Amino acid sequence: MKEGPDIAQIGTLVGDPARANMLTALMGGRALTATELAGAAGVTLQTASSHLSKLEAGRLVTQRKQGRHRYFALADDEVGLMLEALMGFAANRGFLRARPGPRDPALRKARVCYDHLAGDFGVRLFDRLVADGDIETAGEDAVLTARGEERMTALGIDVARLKGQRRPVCRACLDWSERRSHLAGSLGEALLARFVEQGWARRDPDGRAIRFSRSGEAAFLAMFS
Amino acid sequence: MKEGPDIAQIGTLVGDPARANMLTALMGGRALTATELAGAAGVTLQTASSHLSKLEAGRLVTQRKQGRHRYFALADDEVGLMLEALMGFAANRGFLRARPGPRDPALRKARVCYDHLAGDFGVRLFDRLVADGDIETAGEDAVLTARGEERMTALGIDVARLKGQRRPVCRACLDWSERRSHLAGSLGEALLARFVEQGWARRDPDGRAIRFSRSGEAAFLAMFS
DNA sequence: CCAACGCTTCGATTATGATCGAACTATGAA
DNA sequence: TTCATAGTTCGATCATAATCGAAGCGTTGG
Repeated sequence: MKEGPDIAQIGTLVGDPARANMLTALMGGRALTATELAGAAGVTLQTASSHLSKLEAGRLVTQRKQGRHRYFALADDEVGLMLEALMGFAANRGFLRARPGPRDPALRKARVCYDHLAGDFGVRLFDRLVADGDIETAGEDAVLTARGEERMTALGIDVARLKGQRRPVCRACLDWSERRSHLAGSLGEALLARFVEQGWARRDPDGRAIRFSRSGEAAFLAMFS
Repeated sequence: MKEGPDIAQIGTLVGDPARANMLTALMGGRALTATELAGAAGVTLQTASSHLSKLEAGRLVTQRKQGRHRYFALADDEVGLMLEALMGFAANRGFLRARPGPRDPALRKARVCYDHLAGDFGVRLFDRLVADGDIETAGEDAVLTARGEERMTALGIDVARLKGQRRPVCRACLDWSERRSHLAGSLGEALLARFVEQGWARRDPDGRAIRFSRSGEAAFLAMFS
């Protein structure tokens, strides 16, 4: 009867506090068990299970069985981008969950956005790559140039492998704290993994923050700032 | 207790079908009265009034009194961008309100996104301006180059006036039907207004579609395609 | 001033869905 | 086998909020 896509269904899915908490927790990029998600949402296991089946029916999350655990994760990076966009809008309007806590500055500095680097550092990285002509942007799509391919290879990233995957290599993702783009896509994921692998940074065991070591931060800034 | 922005509140606001319908109707760019919005949402006036006050409290819409009417409109283009992003996600996932009707192709070809041109034509326009170096994009932000400023002036647009406004001149907006960017911001608005003014196109009186005249379409395509 | 109109507010009803206890299934360990 | 853990399903309860009738308020037009 009405024209256009149905945004109400997604709104409903995201609109419940328990589900929103779960989705936010899953933005940490790790696959979590139902029990962990119940804890994150502050509800019992039964309730969480009910929410998870709704999220799964709406194809916002997927589950993967492993032994007697079921690990849940965001269905794909589209979901991550959408959530980050919503967070950006919310943050911008002052819809904050509570007053910004002590962890907040760390989050704004560097955090994981589903599977790639976000926050101040994420934006710096993106800006630098664009400025150096390593990637070219056209709206939300972005492509890795020949020059960028060289640079990534020099950093120890297997570009050919990334290209073989179904998901796009480069993607611009709107950063909610910086209100500018940072790098998503399989390259975004690979870069973050590389930083961790090199010992530049490690992921906060619970939460989305990324902690750079002293030397790692210096190396990162020297290279991308 | 939890970190980050609260996406649940926005989800709740968008998640009610009646409110979603109203917001979609307001994406048409026109300010609508409470009665019109009630009709669009398929609810009574009282119910609509209740929804509108919630939307207003959430700063998604603003009202403006005029005589004994109250005109409602989206609060600003941030809201429009957010809604378009949600629609893109929804459309992409097959969350359609019904099976695409006969109006759908017209919408995909050219429609209004709050106040600027979207759909195939909107994306063509954007791509062309980028390709010609009239605007430069960096993520969601975009700037009008000196070259672009000349071109816009030649088209009869008062660029100085646009720059004087508070809202950004150029902005990339993710198009839900094309899944690429089109041009938002005050320039996007001004361009659409200019097309209408020149008689190239006119806005569907009810609905979001934009109908190009035969000659208008030819002129548009010659210039931007 | 009165009547019509546009809209909001109030109040009552109703429907939806979030929640959790309890029972059930499945996997793994002893 | 038995027990423990992880999770789902069922059912009942409960709270929220969507809905609309009726009344109230402000504006316009006669």
